[in-house]
Amino acid sequence: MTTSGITVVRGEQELYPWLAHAFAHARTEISCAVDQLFSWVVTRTASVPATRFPPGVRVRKLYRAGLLLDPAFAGYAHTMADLGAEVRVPEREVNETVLIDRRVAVLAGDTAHGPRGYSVVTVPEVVQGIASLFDTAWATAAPLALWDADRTDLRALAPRVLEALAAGAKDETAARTVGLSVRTYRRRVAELMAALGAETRFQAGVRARELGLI
Amino acid sequence: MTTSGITVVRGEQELYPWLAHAFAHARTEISCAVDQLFSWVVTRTASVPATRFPPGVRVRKLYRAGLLLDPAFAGYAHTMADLGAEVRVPEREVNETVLIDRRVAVLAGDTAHGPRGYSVVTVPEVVQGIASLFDTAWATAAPLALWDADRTDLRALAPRVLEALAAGAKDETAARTVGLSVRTYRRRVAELMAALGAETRFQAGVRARELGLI
DNA sequence: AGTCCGGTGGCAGAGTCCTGCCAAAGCGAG
DNA sequence: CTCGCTTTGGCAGGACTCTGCCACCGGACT
Repeated sequence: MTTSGITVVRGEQELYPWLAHAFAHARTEISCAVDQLFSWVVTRTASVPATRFPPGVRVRKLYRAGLLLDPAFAGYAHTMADLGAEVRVPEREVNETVLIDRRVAVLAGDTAHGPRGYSVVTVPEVVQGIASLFDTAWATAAPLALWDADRTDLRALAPRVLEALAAGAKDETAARTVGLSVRTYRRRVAELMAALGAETRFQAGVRARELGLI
Repeated sequence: MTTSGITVVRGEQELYPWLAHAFAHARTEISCAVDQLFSWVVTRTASVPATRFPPGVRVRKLYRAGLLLDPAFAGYAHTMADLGAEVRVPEREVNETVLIDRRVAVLAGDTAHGPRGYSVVTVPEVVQGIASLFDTAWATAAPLALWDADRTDLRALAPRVLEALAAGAKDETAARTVGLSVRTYRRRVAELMAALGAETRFQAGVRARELGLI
């Protein structure tokens, strides 16, 4: 791995140790956008510090809404908040991104072809551009506390609703098994779709699956 | 890895070299059930022999219908057939399975928690039971040639239909972009759902995603 | 020519899903 | 208890999806 320019890393084996080191030595800022459950699972060991983040370092986390429907991830998000991180939830989905001290940026590629590619960028202009994009996403995102204030019930029901949906059940029977009226069940589904940023149920299925909620 | 009993292997790194070796030394039979695009991508290097399978070895492949909607995979399936493998398509989805010489069975676990677990079984009774289950699945499955005889058009359209669905488009607009009438577009979606074994569009979304078609 | 046949597209009716509206029920504050 | 707020569930109407039916078209075969 070089120390300037752009380096592409394939797969996580190489990236994560390096990331852990970078996290540990950050001086002013760590900003992350997390988009998929998978990357969190892999990252957690590297990115959960034992103690609070040092006061000089601003830690910002952007967690895609759908992810917080996973109870375990929601717990993780709150742990991060407790440790001193600012956690926000963007409206739209965001590309997986890591920013450190406004000097290094890591962008994740798609997972379509083999191991995921990660571009590590140290070119100042590019990093600045990425940082600015991150900032706008950050600005329009809602603080965690605000976001999940009125979604506690949804989070409680989401797993069962998702299960029913994934089973291919009709609303009628699904509502009965979940123990809701059809009207309320559909309300939950609508909220779920909103949280997943989906406009059709097909899309919701795709999103739910790619977030690992099913 | 032991030579008898049941061994659980986590992740593919350890399994695939071993599998390749086992494939190369099979004496009478290699039977595989493939359920997910992912495992194929990882396996292909190990399991595509340069030449035809040796005549004494019966090679049976059970490929989940949805997988064949992926053009690359369909090509792979035909390559296998050309090399002398019997390829069939089951009605229902099957658990990822490998059987070698009726003496060793490999069963894949779920991918939910971290790296996928693979159980390598050499207990004769268990292997026999697994083999018998495989045989029934095999018996009810349709030969590849028969299956995709009348599905060539679907395979050609599937990517674009899936794309439209994933974009959250309504049938009206989706049909127009794909260049079909609404009626025919819905026919395609219905066929797609049948191929994916889905009863609702949500389910189809989940399946399509987990097969890596989106 | 005629006939058959697979695919297409329109139409209709049924089934399913979505959502605004409103009354009823729960629930905490005053 | 009463008020106000939130959630629930029923209802209705509309939007969307699904599918059977049938007419139409183009190609193959006799």
